[in-house]
Amino acid sequence: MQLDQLDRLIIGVLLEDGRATFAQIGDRVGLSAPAVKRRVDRLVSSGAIAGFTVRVDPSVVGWSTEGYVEIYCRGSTTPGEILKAVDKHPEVVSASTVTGEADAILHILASDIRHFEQVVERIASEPFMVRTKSELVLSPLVRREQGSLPTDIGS
Amino acid sequence: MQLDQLDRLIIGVLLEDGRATFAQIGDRVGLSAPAVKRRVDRLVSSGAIAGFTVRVDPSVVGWSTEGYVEIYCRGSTTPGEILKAVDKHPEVVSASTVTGEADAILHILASDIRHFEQVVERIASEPFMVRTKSELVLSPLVRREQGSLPTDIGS
DNA sequence: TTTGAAAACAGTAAAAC
DNA sequence: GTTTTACTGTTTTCAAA
Repeated sequence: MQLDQLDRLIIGVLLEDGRATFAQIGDRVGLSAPAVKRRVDRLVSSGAIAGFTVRVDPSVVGWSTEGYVEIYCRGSTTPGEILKAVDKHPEVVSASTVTGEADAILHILASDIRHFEQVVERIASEPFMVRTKSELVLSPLVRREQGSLPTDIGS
Repeated sequence: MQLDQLDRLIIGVLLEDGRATFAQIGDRVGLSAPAVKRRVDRLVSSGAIAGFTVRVDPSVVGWSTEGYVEIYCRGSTTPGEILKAVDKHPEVVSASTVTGEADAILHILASDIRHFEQVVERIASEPFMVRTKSELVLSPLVRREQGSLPTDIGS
């Protein structure tokens, strides 16, 4: 889907406050509430907006252990196989294939170190896995997970 | 702040749908709308809920280049110094000090490779920096950034 | 303390243009 | 795209568990 400037402005406002009313958004982007609603509905149904959530500090809610795991796979492994293997674990909050030595990097949230180890072991036991390299998070410094838009439209 | 089971259930619903009405949340957790509102207000003012946002695919909105950057610092570098250096870049969506060889790992969103390189170079030019190691994302496989709660309460 | 019910208020959604 | 209007959700008050 193609976004115009107004769509980008609306998304910018919603990134800051996902519960902003259509009238509040309209005030900031120069549109009436119904016009904003129609655009938001269109952005949601087209998939440009995947959904709405709440921002919660993982540790507050019980995810007190966090880490990044680089995975190294057999040469023949496809991204689809990696996806299938990691997607079944809710503890894997993100996974991407990457350039460099590793084939993919996973971001994992667990309730404690034992839990973290269990998840990594279950992933490491996949047939295509060669080895894993874990880096446990000591202290989270920045956690924005997308706070703004390129060129800072929308702030 | 201490969360009870109802707070956790409410957060679980809001993680799935950050724009759920108080009545909808109430139906799922067994509370009236005003009771839910009071709890959500308390969770927000206590900071347990940091805010509400929209889930957007970064590439849809113009962040088409993504990568992880491991940074290696002088032995005397504090987490505070790293935070100060990376927090000024809106492209850094997360940063954490980690175990292992690297001192910290950054997650960066940029509009293109040139932009990505500029951000890494600006960070690499900090006085305490020894070296950086970048891994560019090829394909994002999983992007949940926190979809559930430990023990899967709230689903 | 925290909850539920009711009422006043504000926002949403579907018409109209 | 805006305006209007009926409807739904929010927010406050107050009484009760």
